[in-house]
Amino acid sequence: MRFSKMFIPTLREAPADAEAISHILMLRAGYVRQLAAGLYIFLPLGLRVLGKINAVLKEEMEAIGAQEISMPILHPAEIWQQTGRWDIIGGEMFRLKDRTERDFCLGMTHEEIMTWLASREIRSYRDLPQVWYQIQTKLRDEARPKSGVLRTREFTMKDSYSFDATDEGLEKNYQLHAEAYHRIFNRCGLKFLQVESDPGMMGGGYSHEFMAPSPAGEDVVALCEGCGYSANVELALSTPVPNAAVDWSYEEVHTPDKRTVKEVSHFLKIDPSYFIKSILVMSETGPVLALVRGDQELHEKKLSKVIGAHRPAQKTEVKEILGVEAGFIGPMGHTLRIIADPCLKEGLFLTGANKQHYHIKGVKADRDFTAAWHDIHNAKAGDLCEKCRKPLRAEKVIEIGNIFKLGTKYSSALKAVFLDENGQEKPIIMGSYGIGPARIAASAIEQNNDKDGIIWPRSIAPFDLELIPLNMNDPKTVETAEQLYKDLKAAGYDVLMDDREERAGVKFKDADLIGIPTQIIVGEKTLKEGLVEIKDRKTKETARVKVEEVLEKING
RNA sequence: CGGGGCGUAGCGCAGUUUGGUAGCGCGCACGGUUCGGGACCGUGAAGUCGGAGGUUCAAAUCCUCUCGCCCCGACCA
Repeated sequence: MRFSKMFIPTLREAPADAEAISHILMLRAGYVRQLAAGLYIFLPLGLRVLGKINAVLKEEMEAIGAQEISMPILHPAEIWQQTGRWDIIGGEMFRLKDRTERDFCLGMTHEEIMTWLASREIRSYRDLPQVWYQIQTKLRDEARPKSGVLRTREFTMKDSYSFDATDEGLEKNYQLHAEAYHRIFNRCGLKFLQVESDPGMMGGGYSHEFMAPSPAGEDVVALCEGCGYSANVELALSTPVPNAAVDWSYEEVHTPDKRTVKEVSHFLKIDPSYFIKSILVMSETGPVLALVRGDQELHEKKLSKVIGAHRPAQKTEVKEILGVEAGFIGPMGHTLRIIADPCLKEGLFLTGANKQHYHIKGVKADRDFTAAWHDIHNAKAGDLCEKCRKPLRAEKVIEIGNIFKLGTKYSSALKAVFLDENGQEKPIIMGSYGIGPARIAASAIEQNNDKDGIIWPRSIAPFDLELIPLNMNDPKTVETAEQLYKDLKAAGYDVLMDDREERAGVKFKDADLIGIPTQIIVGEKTLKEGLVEIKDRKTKETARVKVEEVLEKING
């Protein structure tokens, strides 16, 4: 491809409303343009990158026996109503009516439609297993689109679905996908982690996420260097570092107007890790008191798993229910439901006295209060691994893929059943598996860039080589570049030749910004010695080679 | 949905406090000189100041409403 013929609108300055590095660089290097919040146009370079990624996805999916199909993105409401998600999912689903007022939605994922197809076509265990996939547009009315192409309202996803007769079959397809995902992300040049995750709305019981470490990430994972345990902090188990034992007797302490852990801690000169933080929340079945250690934070999602949907109590509710102002609450002497974090089980603590302006020192679990014990604190760096007791590390990550064991949630709802060897009717056992190509591209940029621009991993770069004739007015330069262009293309390389009538500096700057991994520089002076330069975008190392040896050098 | 910020030429911004002829840099067009890390000189085109309403002799500037975009949080197949 000739640069002069390709639409590559590079920008000298970054648009003001871009923050994430990948977002800034994709805009500056002419890969994407924004249409509206969460809606992006992929320009020629950007589309080439997606094409490369999709090619890897297809190869690896075919390699595990998945078959490509294509599903509509406009879905009749009935199917979503049958699985219940029409009502469960809120504003995130785009809904519309056709001219006869029939309800439709735009597909945010395709479990329903895939299962519908299976329900119509699969009859016997002999038809199983099946693995179907597509690379298809999804639409979600995101509450907050952000970070360029990392969180958008319209995006493509490689989604595959496995259909099995047995749990063993599902396990096999799940593992095959996990392995394929490892190959895919490795081939795309990403650093990534596989972590345990929360299945959330997908239902089913078991899932993993694939995460690319990056400061632009929205998720946080907890990692153990010791045993390799890794999980999304939404469900990561951890033990806060135990504090040294103290020898307190049960006594009331006067703490005038000291309400927060910080205030009381400062006032009494006692570390927050000796505090019990009591948080009143309102669940659907009534008020619940949640207890975490003073230096820990309550994790709403973990608590939800125990008590269901809930919200923090208002100040007036605290007063009404506990008879004391927030800030002086303690777990002693209440009859309401108490959920406590296990790190409070051992040792003596300080907590509110249920009396204005007083706290109590020397509170002991099971003696002074009773509670149901559940891990409800937010796992954080420095906590100890639940499995091996080594300190955990926390890392910000971009979710680039996920795999779910769905079980029979969708097949049961949509009556996707088969007859087994004994003529018994059974629901198909399903799994679903997603990867976001645009997130792979953005993650690759997040992980591979420098002050000059993008440094693409070879496998997903828009071109293999950028050929840069510096002076288009020098006939020898042009002649040499044209010959190299022909030869390299004939050898199977994707080559971008910067044939523009631009100064050398402009071409260098644009080449670095665009980030094609290898540059071949044809300069007037070096050419007089029969040489051109081959420059590595990442290391900036330059090798001078004879013109006739370029192909050999590139191949090597 | 809550909190914060920002909408002025294609991009980056100044001008708004204190109302009085709409500016700068980059980019773009043309001419010339340059030509290995975003050249220089000259000339020029380009803006409903996000939109609507109001106050005023006069509004980018003050008031009201509204739309959009970004960030933090909530939410998130």
